[in-house]
Amino acid sequence: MAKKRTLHGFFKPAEAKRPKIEASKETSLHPTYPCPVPHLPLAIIDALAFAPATEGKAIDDQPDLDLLYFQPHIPKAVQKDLFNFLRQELFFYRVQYTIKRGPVDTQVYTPRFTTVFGVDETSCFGADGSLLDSKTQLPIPKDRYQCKPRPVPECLEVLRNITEGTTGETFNSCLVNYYASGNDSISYHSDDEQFLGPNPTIASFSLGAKRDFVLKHKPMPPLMTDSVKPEAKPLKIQLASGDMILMRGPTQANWLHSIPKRKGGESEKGRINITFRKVLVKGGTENYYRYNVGAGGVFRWDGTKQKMDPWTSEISTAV
DNA sequence: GACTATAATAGAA
DNA sequence: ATTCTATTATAGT
Repeated sequence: MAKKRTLHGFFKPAEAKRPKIEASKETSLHPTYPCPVPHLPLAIIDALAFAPATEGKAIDDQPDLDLLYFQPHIPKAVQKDLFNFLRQELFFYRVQYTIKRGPVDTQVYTPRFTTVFGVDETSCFGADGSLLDSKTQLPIPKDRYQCKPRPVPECLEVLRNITEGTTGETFNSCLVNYYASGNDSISYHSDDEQFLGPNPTIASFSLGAKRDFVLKHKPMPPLMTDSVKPEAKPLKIQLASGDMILMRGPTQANWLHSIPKRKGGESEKGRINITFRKVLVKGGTENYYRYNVGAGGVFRWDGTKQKMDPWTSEISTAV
């Protein structure tokens, strides 16, 4: 029955209801996944055909800096649905490890949720999901990896293909971070590992809450005089849902970046970050799986509690 | 502008 | 690629 229009309701424009997203019955499955990952709903795939939503804008007006900023890249119409889908359907880890702080070993609880997919250029996944040597296309030696590389699930594969299209680059690796609140962060670092090669291109998507992304030049050698030294000012970019920032060229070799802890406002809500990279050698695969999957338990989003919760397969299979 | 509370930043371990 | 502490910046009154 049609809803009665009150006088007030007549003048107020009808609420633009977002059509309900029809879940796909298809899933990505793999022995290394703790659970199946549903395929991206068709409505989301259709809307993603309009990506990039804007042209990338170059940010290269500082020494050794080469960014391309899509503000946004993901069309507005699907930002929320894509965020909700990925938070709901992906599985995450809260990796623990130890570092030496001065003389003492301290236990670190990575201040964000992480997960990783993909494998370096030396290997690839066959049609049956098994690992093959990239050159020979034959099964890899059993001892090539200590970790268990996971194929990129279809839902992220869609994004990867779009990203390759808009950047002209190729990627074989996908890292996903979930910052549950302003208390989650990543401190200053560069993605300058050897296993990415000398001038790696990294595509980084933001979904959900706005967070500050800050960059600063690495300390310069005190050789040149101030008069010759080009100045590099710290840079702060407020990343919003759907934004994509492409970092390329000399950026990683010369700049540090971080997502600092923040209080109040939107930072208290969840944010997903998805990065695509090209990992060249086996060592990179081992590194990423160690620091983004680790050995601990699985976390999944609990829509009722509105938080990430420890998860075991019994939870979903319990009668 | 001063005073206070809270947030952001920088340095050390 | 973290956390603690000290210092500095910012916002509110």
